[in-house]
Amino acid sequence: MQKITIQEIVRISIDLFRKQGYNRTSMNDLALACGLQKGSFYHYFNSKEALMQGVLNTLHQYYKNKIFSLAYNDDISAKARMESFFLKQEPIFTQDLAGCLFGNITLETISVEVEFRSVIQAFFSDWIAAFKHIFIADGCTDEMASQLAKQSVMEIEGALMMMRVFEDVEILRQACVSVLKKFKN
Amino acid sequence: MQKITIQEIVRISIDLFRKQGYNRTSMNDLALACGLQKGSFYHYFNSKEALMQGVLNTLHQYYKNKIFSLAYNDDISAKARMESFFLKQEPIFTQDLAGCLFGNITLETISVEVEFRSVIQAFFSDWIAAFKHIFIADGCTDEMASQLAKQSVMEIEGALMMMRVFEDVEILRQACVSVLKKFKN
Amino acid sequence: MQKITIQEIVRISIDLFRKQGYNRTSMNDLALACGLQKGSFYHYFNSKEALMQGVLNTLHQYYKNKIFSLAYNDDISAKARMESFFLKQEPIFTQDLAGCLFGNITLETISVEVEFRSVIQAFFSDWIAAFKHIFIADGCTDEMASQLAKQSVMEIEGALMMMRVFEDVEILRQACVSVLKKFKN
Amino acid sequence: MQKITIQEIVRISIDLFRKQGYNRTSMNDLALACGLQKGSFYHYFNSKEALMQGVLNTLHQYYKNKIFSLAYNDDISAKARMESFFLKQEPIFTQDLAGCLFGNITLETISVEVEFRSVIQAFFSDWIAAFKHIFIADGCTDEMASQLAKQSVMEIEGALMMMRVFEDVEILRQACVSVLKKFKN
DNA sequence: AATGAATGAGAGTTCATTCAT
DNA sequence: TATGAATGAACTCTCATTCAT
Repeated sequence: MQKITIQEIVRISIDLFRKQGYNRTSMNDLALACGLQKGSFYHYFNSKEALMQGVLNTLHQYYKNKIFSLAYNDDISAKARMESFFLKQEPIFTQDLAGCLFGNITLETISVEVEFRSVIQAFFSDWIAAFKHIFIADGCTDEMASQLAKQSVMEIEGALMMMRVFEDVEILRQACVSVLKKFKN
Repeated sequence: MQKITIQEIVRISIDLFRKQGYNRTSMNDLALACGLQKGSFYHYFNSKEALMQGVLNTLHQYYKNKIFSLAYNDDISAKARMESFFLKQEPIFTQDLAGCLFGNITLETISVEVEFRSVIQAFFSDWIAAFKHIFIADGCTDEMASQLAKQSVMEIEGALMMMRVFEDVEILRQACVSVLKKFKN
Repeated sequence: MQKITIQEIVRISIDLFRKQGYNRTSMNDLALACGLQKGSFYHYFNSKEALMQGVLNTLHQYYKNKIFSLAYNDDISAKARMESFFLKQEPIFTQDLAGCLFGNITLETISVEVEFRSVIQAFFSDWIAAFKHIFIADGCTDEMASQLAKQSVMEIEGALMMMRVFEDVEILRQACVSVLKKFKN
Repeated sequence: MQKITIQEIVRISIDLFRKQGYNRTSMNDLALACGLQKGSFYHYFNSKEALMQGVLNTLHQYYKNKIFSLAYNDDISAKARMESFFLKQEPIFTQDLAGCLFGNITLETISVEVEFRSVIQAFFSDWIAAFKHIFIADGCTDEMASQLAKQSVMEIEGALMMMRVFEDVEILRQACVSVLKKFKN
């Protein structure tokens, strides 16, 4: 009798929040997109904030397990890891030209919806840590790797913004190329 | 009997929209911050969208006149121009740790509030053009300058995001340093 | 497989309704307090109104059998009967400082939830009748006994209200003392 | 352009809350009874709780100024004062057979809506103090007057309950008569 | 008998906007 | 121009109830 699973709800919510933002997306929007009535939606998440927390946590876990983890595959070269990383990441970020949910939600909410800050920080810390690990594998010093990792994340997030502004996925791809140029080997 | 000028309203609205985002900021918030009643506010702007258009246009003009223009001061070196650019920009972006209104509004609204897209594109195009002009002055080819300009804007916008995530203005400063390293002279 | 008996549900419901009132107490509150899910609750009572009817009837019967009946124990003196009455009544009314369910529900619902009126009337009629019987046993005329009985019930209900207002069970006790002073013997 | 005054809103709210109780009366009910839309109602009171606070405070003041004050008119006899008190009070309490708002709201909310407790306590304290003053004027000791005052309030509140249960205003009148019998002169 | 999912109505509240004064 | 009142839609969320499993 269950019309939908929690996982599907989360996936649909990711899509909507990513495209429309947190405040523009109403519980009704979300419910209808899930084929549910507004009221039924509260069976799964008992507040909009709780839903968003669920969404952010789920997405964070997904990145850790499926994407950031690629950085720690010491079987292949540093650069190859970064390439596999980008390969995995690209379709997610370019879909609907909606970019990165974490990035979007950060700029929309971080000064005002304090509840999400810790997940957001954790997400970006893990992302930077993953990149740092790759750069160390490429032979960088700890200090240097740290800096390059942060720079790379920023370039990608900046590129995602420009990608959305100019509706051109090529911008993201070039940013990835640019990051790959930072490698020695 | 006029309590406030349009310019002041715009300035106050910039602050609020930058911190709280477009959808979280209500007309009431804005009116009160301007010392007006909700009703009076509509004498100055007859819709929220119109206000936002005004805000974005005004800010765009301000940047063109006061900041992007620094790029075209051919009296000083390319690098010095970039430094003066950053000097002017920093206090604006770091205030309240709220970053760049255009960046914030982009990630919040661009997929859904189409009306703002053209100003946003114009703003970023002009920014990139200004940077490109500087890099050409530094001796880059047109192609190279174009690429470096885009990269620099992206790095700065990415840095602003990280600055807000980790509540650390140093992140922005380092990004500026990093951009300055791109100069040959 | 039955998790709970109807009697237990009724007892728990009495507690909740007495403390929180009819409208503030949701079916969910009741179900959870009974260790059931909302859905399961409807196996025992198929509407909130039906539950309340059950609760009021059960409580009415309980009073008739266990408390009002004390008035008809012609083996002991009138005053002694009244004392035994109060002794039985006090712990019920003072528990959680929540007073008398019938009194509470009366003032909350009687003008608007007509369905409960007849049980409420029956309850108070029986209470007054019991007191009247005691006062007749004390030697009062029928008329006089009637009046004293009504007065006594009113004083007690009034005292329960003040007890709740000032959070002081002593108020109820004094009202009982005051009623006992009405006895000749 | 104003459709209604705050005073009228309060008066209408008193009526509705008294008859239907706090939780059964929706903001929509109240707005419509005032000839307003739900949304417009928030122009006058910005929450249901705030409205209720306003209602209770206004009513408390009204009683202090118009009714309790009668107790302090030392020009006439104590008993005459009590009679004038009852005369003023009766039409209020018997209207719609809805009794005393403070009494009703007490039994419905006091264990659960803590916000109203202090006004409720103040109201009943003032009422008792007024009665006490009358009984002292009748020649009672302080102690005795105190007790009689409390008893009288309880009897009246108890009588109001029975009045509503049996839909008979005569019950209130008899309670008043009974209170008047407590006077020596 | 128990459950968890679904529902639709309605709760309290906020919002952008309009308009008479 | 300024205001305060009014509006209706939309928002988040709760509720009593139903029903397939």
